[in-house]
Amino acid sequence: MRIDPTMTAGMRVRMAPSPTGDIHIGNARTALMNYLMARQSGGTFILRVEDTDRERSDPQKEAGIYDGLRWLSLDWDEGPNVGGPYGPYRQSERHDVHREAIEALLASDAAYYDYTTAEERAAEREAQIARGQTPRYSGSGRSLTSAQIAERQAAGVVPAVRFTSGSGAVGFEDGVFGPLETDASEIEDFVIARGDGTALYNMAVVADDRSMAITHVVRGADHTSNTFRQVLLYHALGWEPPKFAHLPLLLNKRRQKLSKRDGSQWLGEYRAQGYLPEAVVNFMVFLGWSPGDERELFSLDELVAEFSLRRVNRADAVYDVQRLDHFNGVWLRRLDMNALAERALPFARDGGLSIDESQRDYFQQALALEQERIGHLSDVPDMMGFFFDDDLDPDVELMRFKRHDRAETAAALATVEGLVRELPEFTIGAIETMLRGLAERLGWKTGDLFMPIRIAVTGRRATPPLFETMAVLGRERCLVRLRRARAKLTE
RNA sequence: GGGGCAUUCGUCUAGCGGCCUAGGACACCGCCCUCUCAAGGCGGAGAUCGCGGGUUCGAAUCCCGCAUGCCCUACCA
Repeated sequence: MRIDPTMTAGMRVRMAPSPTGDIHIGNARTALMNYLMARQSGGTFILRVEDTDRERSDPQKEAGIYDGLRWLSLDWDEGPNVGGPYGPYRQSERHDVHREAIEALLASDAAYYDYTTAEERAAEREAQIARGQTPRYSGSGRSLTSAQIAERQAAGVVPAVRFTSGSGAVGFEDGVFGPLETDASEIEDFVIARGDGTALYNMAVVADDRSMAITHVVRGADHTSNTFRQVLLYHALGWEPPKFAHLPLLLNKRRQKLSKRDGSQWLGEYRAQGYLPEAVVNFMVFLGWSPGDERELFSLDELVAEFSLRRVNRADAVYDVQRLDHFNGVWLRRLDMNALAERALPFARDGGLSIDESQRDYFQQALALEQERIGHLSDVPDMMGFFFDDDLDPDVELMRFKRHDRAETAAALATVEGLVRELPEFTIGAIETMLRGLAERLGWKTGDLFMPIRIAVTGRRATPPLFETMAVLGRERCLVRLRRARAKLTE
């Protein structure tokens, strides 16, 4: 039976990232789906920082995780920074919980101290390979005599603790993949505690999920094999395992697990590149899930209502940035002007546009013209620069002079300048009437007249519609720019 | 090597025995709209449903084998 979220009120789910300073897109997608399940069941979304690998962990870096989650609006109910009844929420602070489980396993003989040395294990491994066998820990540490053990203790060997995996069917019902099973004899006796007494991943996760009363473990499919080990641990401890569900992995275009070489994959980078969290959420959820009909646009709230593990795909998904770009464009166009301005302003300023409060309204009018053209918020400074550049120095060669030469063009611009100066009302409609009228009097195709004006006034060939753009720029800016362009043409 | 899982247009996916001469979306191409660029509309191309066997009146859908890919196989997580 698959997990049916609607039937399981109050589920406790968790996201358990390593504190790497930022969230990987794959983890973000896992977090999203956990969040959706918690919210739709009226349950609890827990954040537990898995920092037991001291080499790679840095408590300072937790902030990056919080930032990323907050950016996506994935608020958590319990975690290192907000506390909760099942703390602590940092794995490194849960040593006692881990230790208790390890001792229980040792006491019941389900686990044993392994006094073999790394050299011995390496030698055993090589011997197996030499014999053409598959290298695998044989459990040799289990059969050491007490004399041998005493000798090693004297020699200063610190033992790890290994779990006796035994044999027999081990399995679980996966919320996405259905029933999964293997034989415990396929699993070697794995280490659950280091020589220094600290727990390793599989042990820590089991002890933590249990003690935090996690009801549903939803994580990446790279953990399905680990789940067998964990189920073994639950059984040996006499605990009922939680429900498990594994999500298909995210692959790059070469069908490999996403890595640093594949470009942006950290949430912070998406944010910096001007992606909207709404778009990232919408994109991520479709990596593995679909509603079953042809709808494609979903907000977080809509997903809370619609998402179901039952509709999650089993095949790994190849990440395609073009699709993300598409969603970004759609969500950018859906934003109302105030919201868009709020999001775009920081990018505009970071990109060098000096926009003070008095220009806020002007910025918003200009932005309205650009809205349907923005692909990423980071494009804003470049595409809107001409609105704020009072020393705009257009490259008149962009005018190209296909049908009318430089002199003719200069003359036309002079006429435009005069008309602009005398126009009673500098409005879109008035500008259009004026310019279309001029094109007709001149006998020019509208495009042939409008493009030089566009270049003069904006410095670029691709802009929002000319009349609107001129109206927003205002009469004075247009006059100055028209004059400057004409001067450049005649110099 | 062993174990686990997967395999529908380039990509994300719909499909859960007949509605499929396989649907949608992105990307691509063309046309329309048009002052440029977009957006939008319309249309096109693109999948013998990994391959081979079965089961069945009928299979993308069920079964078996093979191939390929991915994950696990650390005193990493």
